[in-house]
Amino acid sequence: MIMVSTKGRYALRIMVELARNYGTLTPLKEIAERQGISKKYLEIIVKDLVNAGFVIGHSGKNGGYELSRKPEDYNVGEIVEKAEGTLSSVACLANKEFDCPRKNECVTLPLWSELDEIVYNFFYSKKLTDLY
Amino acid sequence: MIMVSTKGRYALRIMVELARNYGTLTPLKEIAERQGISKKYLEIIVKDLVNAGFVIGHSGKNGGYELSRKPEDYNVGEIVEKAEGTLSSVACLANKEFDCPRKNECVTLPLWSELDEIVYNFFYSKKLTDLY
DNA sequence: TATTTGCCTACCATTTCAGTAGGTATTAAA
DNA sequence: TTTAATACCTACTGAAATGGTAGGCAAATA
Repeated sequence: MIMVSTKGRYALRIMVELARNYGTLTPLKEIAERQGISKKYLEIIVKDLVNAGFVIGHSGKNGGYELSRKPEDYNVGEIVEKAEGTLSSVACLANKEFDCPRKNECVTLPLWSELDEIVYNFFYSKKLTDLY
Repeated sequence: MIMVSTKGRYALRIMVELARNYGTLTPLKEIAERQGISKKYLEIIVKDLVNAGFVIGHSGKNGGYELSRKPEDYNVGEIVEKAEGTLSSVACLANKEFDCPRKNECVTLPLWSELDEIVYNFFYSKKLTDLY
């Protein structure tokens, strides 16, 4: 029952790299080499981080990425949630607009709700700077 | 980041049905109708439960499935773990024999270990009979 | 102007997910 | 002894997610 894919995991590792280099621009090539991940694949992941407003990219020579906030102002939960799409652990709860017709009789739904809350609180109780 | 698929979810619902009918045999057809799930698909899932020794199947007319233990002796964790294959939430920790070469430098590994423990404890702290 | 960087579109192989289909074996009831 | 209901078995399948590659364009600086 894997829930955190490479997207969420690599996103966090990118963010930690940028946090450590806070104040300077870090090219993706550098992160890719240090983390042993293909640069092409990291491009896909960092795109989400740019769209979310977490990081800012600067093209051109001596360009690279930087955090848009101070490192201590990031929450692990928001990063994982953006990268993964949702923090929910079952399909029934993942998209809020889905209204399961069996929700009133389902004996397991309370279990999933409780799990979701625990997982959510776990991620949102951690700051990016707690990781390093 | 869905982690519990239909296998784990339906497995629990099957087990609750059998727990409620404890002392009698319940044919899969009945469970399928009551739960609104295809019988053919349930066959696949109940097979795992049979292999795990959780339930016993009886062929023939008036046959069906029954729990192999008393309802209160089942743990939610063991059921979900069998049905899903693992309770681990990241690939790095899912199969114990996999030894990640970056484990010593990985800044996120402690996070996944901690999450795994929380999820594990959550599931194993619940009994089947807590669900109904 | 050349080089380095981000950014964009498209493609792809593999695995997992969520089933379906069709049959055989077993057992109890009629 | 037949018939009906049940479990059990193998195989197949379409769709989506996963985990990437490939190739090029745009921007910015040395």
